[in-house]
Amino acid sequence: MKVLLADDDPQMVRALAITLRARGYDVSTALDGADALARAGDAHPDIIVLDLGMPGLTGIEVITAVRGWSTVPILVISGRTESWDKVEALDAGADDYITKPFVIDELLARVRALTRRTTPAPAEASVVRFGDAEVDLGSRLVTRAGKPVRLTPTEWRILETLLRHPRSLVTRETLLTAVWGPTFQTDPSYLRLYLSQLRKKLEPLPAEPRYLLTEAGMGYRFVPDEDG
Amino acid sequence: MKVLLADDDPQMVRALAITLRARGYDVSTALDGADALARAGDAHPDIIVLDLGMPGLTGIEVITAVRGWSTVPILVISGRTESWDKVEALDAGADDYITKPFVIDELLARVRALTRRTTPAPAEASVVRFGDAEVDLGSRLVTRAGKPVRLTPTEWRILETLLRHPRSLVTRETLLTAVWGPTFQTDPSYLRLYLSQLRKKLEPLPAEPRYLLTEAGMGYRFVPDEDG
DNA sequence: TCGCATCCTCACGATTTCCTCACGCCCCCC
DNA sequence: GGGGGGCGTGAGGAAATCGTGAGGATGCGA
Repeated sequence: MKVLLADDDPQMVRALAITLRARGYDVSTALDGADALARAGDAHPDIIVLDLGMPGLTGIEVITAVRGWSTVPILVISGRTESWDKVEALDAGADDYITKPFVIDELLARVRALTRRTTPAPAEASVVRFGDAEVDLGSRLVTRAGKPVRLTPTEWRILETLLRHPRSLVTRETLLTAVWGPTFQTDPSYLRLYLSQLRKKLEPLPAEPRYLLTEAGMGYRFVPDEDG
Repeated sequence: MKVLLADDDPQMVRALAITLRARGYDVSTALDGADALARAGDAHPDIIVLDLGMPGLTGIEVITAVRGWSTVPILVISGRTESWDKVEALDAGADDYITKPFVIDELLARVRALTRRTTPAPAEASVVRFGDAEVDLGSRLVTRAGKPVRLTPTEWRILETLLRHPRSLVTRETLLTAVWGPTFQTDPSYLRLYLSQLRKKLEPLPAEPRYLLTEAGMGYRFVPDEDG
């Protein structure tokens, strides 16, 4: 479980990071708003713990920007106790708001509550099969003809994004945003590379894709078996 | 949006119910734990606002019981401010915890935050059918007699523009702007080309268009089936 | 420090798409 | 019947996009 910790107080960051790591969380940190936004894009946290009072971008701006492309839970920490501040942050897209000073146990409980909701119970056994490949979106396990297939993190993100929108066209921009966050700037030519890799690993005939199709000029599309 | 309001203080219930109803919520109420549990089962609320200090079943027991069969968001209201109480409720399955006294605006903002997350904007399922063709404007999927039809980006943009304005005339200028932006300069003669392609791919008799009609000298018009 | 996996750039041939050109058709008006 | 404007459609080259191999850059653990 990855936590992005964004706070401009180094002491606070250190204390929280130690506590969270002791609980088994994978913690990355940001010390200002712009940094937080960048890391939210490339670190793919499962939850963001965000201090509103950071230099640079305001907390509200960070929330709005992240909400533009992600639904990751955001827990706001703030010294401001006015209800107006809470309303503003929550309506901007934050999921919870806790005021300083706070008890660490409460913060941890709220983090658990938020992450519990977004990590669906194993009930959602979302397994996608196509050809002789089998992809478990829950456990992130990929097999082909029963044998495990190794995917790199980037390959996985692209495959996951496509598989979660079956039959639907996924634009290049959507894929790039899903993998590199809203701040991709370079030429998206390397998307082709990863699709090529995925086909090589999963398509029966990589040269003639049946499932991971290209829509020239637009993007890609995953077409399940039953759709001919 | 249905709210189940569970609190043993009639005055509080009345005040909250009035406020929530004024905001357009459909409010049902319960005055003790057993009642809350029963209504949670049969009223299918979109969110439960639960006071911990009710007679009968404890709030924790209500939460645990509800979580046995439902993932409906639960917002806890409590007079207890100890972090231990919060941790207990949150870990039992509550999604948020707010202490009395609270500002009503904050409560409303938290209700919005919780319901927002569980009602993801339904993927605009706007499907247009005509003849044996079917166009899904959301997923950009076009099929004919069940088989997928490949459209080029330009073809798609023109088709989409026409389909989003059924029955109304779409001028050449509108189409050109939709596809090439406001800075088209060359002769718009190639519009004919793309309409020709679209008819070939989608019209039963491309030579005698029934759905993608030409308005000589002006533009084009999409006429759905039921309009003769 | 080394080896390894991953990410990304670059380059080139293959494929797809875009757009021009040309020609024939239909309709309307003279 | 003739002429003209607008339209539909086939052919084909230019341009953009795509697939893929080779290899450098980077980060990380041994």
